[in-house]
Amino acid sequence: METFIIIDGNSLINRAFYALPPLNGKDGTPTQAVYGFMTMLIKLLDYKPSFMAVAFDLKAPTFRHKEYDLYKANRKGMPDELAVQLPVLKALLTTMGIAVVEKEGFEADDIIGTMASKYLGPTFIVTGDRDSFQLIDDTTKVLFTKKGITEVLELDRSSLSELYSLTPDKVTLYKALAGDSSDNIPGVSGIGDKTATSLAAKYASLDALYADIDNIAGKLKDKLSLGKESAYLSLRLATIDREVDGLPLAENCPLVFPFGENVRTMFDDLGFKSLIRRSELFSSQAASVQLSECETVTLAQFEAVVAKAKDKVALIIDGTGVRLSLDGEGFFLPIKASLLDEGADELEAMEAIRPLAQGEVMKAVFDAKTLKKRLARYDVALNNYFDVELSQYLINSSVDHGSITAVMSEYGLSGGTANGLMKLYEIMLGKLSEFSLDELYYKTELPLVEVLFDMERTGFKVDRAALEETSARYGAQIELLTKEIYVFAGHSFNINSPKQLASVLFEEQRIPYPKKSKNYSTSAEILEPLKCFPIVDKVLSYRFLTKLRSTYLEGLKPMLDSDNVVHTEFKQMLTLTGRLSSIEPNLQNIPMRTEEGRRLRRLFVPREGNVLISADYSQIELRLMAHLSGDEKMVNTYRSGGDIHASTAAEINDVPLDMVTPDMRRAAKTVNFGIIYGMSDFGLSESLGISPRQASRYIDMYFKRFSGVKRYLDEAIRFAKEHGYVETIFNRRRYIPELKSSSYTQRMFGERVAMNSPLQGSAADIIKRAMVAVYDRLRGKKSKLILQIHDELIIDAAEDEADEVRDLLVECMESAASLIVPLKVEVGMGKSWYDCK
DNA sequence: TCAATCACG
DNA sequence: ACGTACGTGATTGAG
Repeated sequence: METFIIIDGNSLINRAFYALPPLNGKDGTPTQAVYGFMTMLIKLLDYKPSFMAVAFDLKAPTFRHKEYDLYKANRKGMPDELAVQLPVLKALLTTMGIAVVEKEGFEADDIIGTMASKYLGPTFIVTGDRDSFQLIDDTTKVLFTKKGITEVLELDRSSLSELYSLTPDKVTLYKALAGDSSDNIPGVSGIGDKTATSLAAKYASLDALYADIDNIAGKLKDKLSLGKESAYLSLRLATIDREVDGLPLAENCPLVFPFGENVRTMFDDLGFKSLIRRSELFSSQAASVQLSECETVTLAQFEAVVAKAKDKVALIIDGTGVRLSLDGEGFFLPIKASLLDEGADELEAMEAIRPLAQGEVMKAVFDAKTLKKRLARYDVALNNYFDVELSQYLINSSVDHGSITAVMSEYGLSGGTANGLMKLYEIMLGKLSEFSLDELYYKTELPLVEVLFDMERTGFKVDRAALEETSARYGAQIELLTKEIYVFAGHSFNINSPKQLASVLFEEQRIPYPKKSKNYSTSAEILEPLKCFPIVDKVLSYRFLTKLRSTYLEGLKPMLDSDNVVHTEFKQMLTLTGRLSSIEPNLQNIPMRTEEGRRLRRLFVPREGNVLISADYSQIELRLMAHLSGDEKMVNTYRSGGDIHASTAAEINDVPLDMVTPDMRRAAKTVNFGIIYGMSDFGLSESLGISPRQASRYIDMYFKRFSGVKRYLDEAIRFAKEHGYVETIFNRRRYIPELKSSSYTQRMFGERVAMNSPLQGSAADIIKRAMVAVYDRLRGKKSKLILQIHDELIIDAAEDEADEVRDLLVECMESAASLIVPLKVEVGMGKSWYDCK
């Protein structure tokens, strides 16, 4: 007989929603409930159903007002994140060809009751609602969802009586008496599970029970008499209607499986990667990559394969060996880890690769910079490559691109390494042009791989002796401070522990905590105003010195190579905005803002006979704001070489330019930062130390005077809300799913991101273009680009090239983009980084 | 592993 | 009524 499965849609989507952590689809809408529902549904396919339907509640609205319905829905406990997923689920089911059944005025239960009763073959009801137990009969079973979404309990007559001591026809009687708080069925007050079960066993119906009421003993009789009305109400509520008119027959709800290509597409949009990977679910085989065809080869065979490569290959080298995809075929050359292993020696393998790596054949690779480093150990270069990971980062910086498998699943593919990588390469070519990212990729990001590789390899020279000396000096000072702090405290403790420090300062020493009693913070922001307490002053000095010593002196020491050079690693595919990041060590946060800290830059020196040249963009993000917004005042200021902070001060204080005081200019500078960050009155008030009210007045005045800026920022948010992303002047995208969040805080964050990312990202695009240009111009010279700090480039320049290199550096940076305002670069040279001012 | 803190643009 | 400026990384203590 053919099996029919009918699902309680509301019950299941609820379960799924609460069982899973939040997930989001491509456009940011929450999807975890739909995902959980699908996982469940796919599990049900094990029952090999011929017919399937999903029933939903559709109650008649009590009031006409929409607000009231929403209020009701919320009170019922359906959060917005879940509510928005209901239509998504229904649309998906429809696409899958699964019947969605609903009828105004009826609950899913009634639809299920009717359809299950009418279908005479084997039937499974899937729900988390116990009411459904009354529908169990010889052909109908309930699949009761337990905790989570994966476990179901299969209930038929016998297991129902075993577990609940009930027969299906007594379920309503039981509920009439015991009630069900989760379903708002009151039952009879004072009667619980035990009593209800025994009464349900004894009586055929509620009528029979009340007919026999006089034969029931004392207290129970009173309870039953008192609760009679409630019992009958409960009975009505618990009884499922099996006579709903106008519903489809199960036979008219055939399940078509496997699913079609359009279902795969919908899964893709919803971000259901793990489901897309399950190729057995889909009828089309087109998207699965043949990867079984990977032949393990000997060194000699591998060399023969390499010799055949003409047009393009995909190349992967990892710890286990070398993988190659060529003309749809996969080859694997194992590299032996020990002398006993099978396979080639690593050196031999690299030699075998050399002609391919250095030759004209296009190599699709994954993370080219890492591969270049690996090859470089054997003095093998890599030319003519396409970095699949890098292209995926440009297409969407916020999804996982850390492995070939991760990227493959992003495109609904599963399977093999080298052949899979080749497939991805072809996909990426299309995607780059689809997103207009060809120029950014081919002219900037891809060439930058080589630039960064060279910068990392070159490194930054450190004055080791001075480092040791400074560290020792700091050590002595720290020791002294530690002792003094212990004396003030009256005992020793771990000053580095915020917890211990807070207890010493705010409890033992009774230093008044300046904020409304929350968790104690010992941040500089809090401690700074308390410097009049000597112990606090000492603690601040201690913090400052230990920070510098442990991070920039002791932390740096073990990273020096035998020539006292540090080789930072630049992460090119990490940030959401397009900036680089620098790690191990981070050379992008060497102290600058305080003179004491800045002196550490004396430790960073040029190589023998060289000089350092540093050039930084002046206010590049504000200039980009002028460019992108076209704001008349801003553009004029930059075109005429004016002082933007002073002119901002004049505007927001409504005074002539020559009446602007240094304080006014300082405040205006902060306001300008605020503009770049997507300011809030709160944020501005915090950083200016004024009231949010006053800050809000500044902001209003700013937007009044710089109305072009206001217009632009509003438009950025509008665009982001419409398209789900923002982009830079070179089309780099950042998706902003936070804009669709149900959380106000998250949405506001999304808006700030929409305002900030085009600025920060465009600045990143521009300096990257400058780096590629500079690297190009330095070819054949001794001078080397060694560091980028977001808006600054540092070159370790040969003395005899210094002036020429300085000029070309400035020229490359200033011409890296043509904006409607000039790009200005400030440059300095010196015998240490500190001296480049 | 996470939070707190603080270094940079 | 609530939580709030953008993007990063390293060190430390505590679970």
